[in-house]
Amino acid sequence: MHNSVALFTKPVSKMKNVTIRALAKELNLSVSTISKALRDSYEISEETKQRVLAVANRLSYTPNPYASSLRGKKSKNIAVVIPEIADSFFAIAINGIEAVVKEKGYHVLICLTHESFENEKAILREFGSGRVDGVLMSVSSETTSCQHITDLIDKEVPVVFFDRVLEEVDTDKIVTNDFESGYAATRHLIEKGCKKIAYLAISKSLSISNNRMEGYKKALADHNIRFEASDIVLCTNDPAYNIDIVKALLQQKKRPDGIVASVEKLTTTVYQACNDLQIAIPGQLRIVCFSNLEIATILHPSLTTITQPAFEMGRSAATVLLKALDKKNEHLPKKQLVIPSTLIIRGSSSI
Amino acid sequence: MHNSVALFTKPVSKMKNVTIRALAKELNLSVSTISKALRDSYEISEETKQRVLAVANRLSYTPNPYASSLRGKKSKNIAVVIPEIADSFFAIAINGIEAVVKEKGYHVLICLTHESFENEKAILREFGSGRVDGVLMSVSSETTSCQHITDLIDKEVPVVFFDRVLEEVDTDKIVTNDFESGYAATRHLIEKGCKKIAYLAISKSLSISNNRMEGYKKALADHNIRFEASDIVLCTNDPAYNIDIVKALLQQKKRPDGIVASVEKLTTTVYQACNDLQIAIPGQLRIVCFSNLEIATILHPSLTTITQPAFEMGRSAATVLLKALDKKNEHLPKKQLVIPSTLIIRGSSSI
DNA sequence: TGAAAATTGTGGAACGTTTCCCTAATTTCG
DNA sequence: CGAAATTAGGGAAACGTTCCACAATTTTCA
Repeated sequence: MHNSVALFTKPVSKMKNVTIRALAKELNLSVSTISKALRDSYEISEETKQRVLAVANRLSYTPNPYASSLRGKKSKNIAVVIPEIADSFFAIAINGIEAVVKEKGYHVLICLTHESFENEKAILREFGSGRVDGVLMSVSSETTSCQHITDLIDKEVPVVFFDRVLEEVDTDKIVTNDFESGYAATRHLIEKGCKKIAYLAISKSLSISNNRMEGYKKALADHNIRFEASDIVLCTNDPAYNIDIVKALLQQKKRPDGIVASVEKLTTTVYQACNDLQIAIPGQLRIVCFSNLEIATILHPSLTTITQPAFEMGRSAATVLLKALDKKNEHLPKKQLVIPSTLIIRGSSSI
Repeated sequence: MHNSVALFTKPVSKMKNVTIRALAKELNLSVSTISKALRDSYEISEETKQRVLAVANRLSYTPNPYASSLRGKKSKNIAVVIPEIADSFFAIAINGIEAVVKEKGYHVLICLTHESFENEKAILREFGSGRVDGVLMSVSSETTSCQHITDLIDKEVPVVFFDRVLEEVDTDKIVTNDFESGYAATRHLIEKGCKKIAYLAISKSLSISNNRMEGYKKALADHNIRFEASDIVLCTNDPAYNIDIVKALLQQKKRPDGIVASVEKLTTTVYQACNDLQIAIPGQLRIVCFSNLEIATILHPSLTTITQPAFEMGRSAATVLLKALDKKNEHLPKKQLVIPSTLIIRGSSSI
């Protein structure tokens, strides 16, 4: 069973479960020696290491991840908990995350909350027992409390927020400059002559939505434009409903001449509404949208965007998490990292 | 340690590792009884089950997934191996997959090949040792051989293809009607009066690209239009390069009056090229693109698409995989499921 | 009434690694 | 030269769960 004759009669590909024990028998060494050799321990001679490695390769040994995890309390999995995946920002952020973690041999578990607080809680609860070593997350639009998150952190599972954070949780956060971006978008519209600017929000509680809105308000104030509560429009998860809301907004007697849309998915809504209502962009309405859509350039008119550094945010978040996993012993101070977004001016806001 | 006094002095949230053994001590029952009670075994009385459940809840016990996996050879993880994630088709397909598998308590591991064959091999190799129970995959554009996949299947890890398949592997496949869609797209352009139609491909080997192309060729033949090899343009992964290729195509003396673009990411390229070259769509060039972009409707002109049933394909693939995992004993016959795409006619091809 | 069957539970061996603690042989060095 | 240190490796106990093989009690029913 463990010599070359057996190998000959039984094709390698059909051999189930090449374990450390199998290698040990093959080499006439002890299990612990094999284990140490594979982990490059100083207790094993160079020669033995080579022999072990050779046989391991020949039998295409791959360590059983569950045995390792059970023993070592390390799963080599990290979770990415996000509201949805069909959104450029998150898709690109995942690319950034993946680039970093696969370097270190970690795997990425994707968990979708679909903007539901209940889902989010259920997902995190499951992570209490070691399925993942750490969590990267952007909270759902319904999330206002943080018990479920602090519970997880208490169980020594590090959590790093990116983009949508919960201020009150003391952990690492990677965000973009939402306030400044909201300000920049609004100021840009004002400079282009807008007198009445609407802000499309998607949540009353979300940090990003509120920070962007505060920037918007500040820009109005700084330019002596009176803020009107009715210019803040709360959109939903339902595109069909959103389009009705936006149309209603644009059909008021005194309708806005500028719009700041706080998330990518509102792009279609706004353009569609303008199309339906025959409103000219930017002639009658100027638009800036927070968006990472590559396709912004070929919209008609091309879309002025606040483009978030999605890839870098994902990469940074992953880097910070891996660092936390590394030296878990010494609890380093938590910090917030801000990576700035860029205002890219295109046709929807100017000429 | 195991009575209520201890609980009182030591807050629950700080208690590390609530194991089955801890529950056993707390309840004065054996470990195996607890295990069976939690799994709702018929060998345990209703009353005992209730008691166990109550304590498990109170101590917020969550089973250690690694112990279960090690013992039971089941990880409750499935892998989704895809070329990229910043693509509507894959993003939506993941939604479909997730909807199905989370129902059954499985988790989704996302693995990106970035269209590289080497990456794909490395990823599948790792799965040989049980990290995942099954694999859902769409092969990279470089993949032409299947050894790495059959190796995995030989190790009893079921693999289900979706969208981009390898015909020669005997396993379940979920595809869309690529040939017919290519045919329909091309026929539509012909009916609109196109005389010279170009086909933009992204791989010489990919099943989807070739099947769509065969449909294109057949449509030409059926309508007595001579096929010219120079009308097939092979695009790459590099957008900047692609735009040069497409521009070159459109600057020929005898330039095409129709384009069938075989994948979503070529949309931007084509529109951009037309924009730069001042070519009117659909006046001078009619376009059909294989795409799931929600934003197709607000392009200018709106984009005629072949829209794939991304969500359904993901859902079906996951369903088939879970079925294979269920009754792994009896090897059921492998089949191919075809879910049709839809031609949605919009402004880029008509009027 | 008494043996078989059902009910409800217990003990302990796996699963494959890792690591703490040994041992035996060899080397070092005062 | 002899004690200590170094080198190379082995034994066995975890990690937390599941499940097979029993055991003790109660019920069934011919």
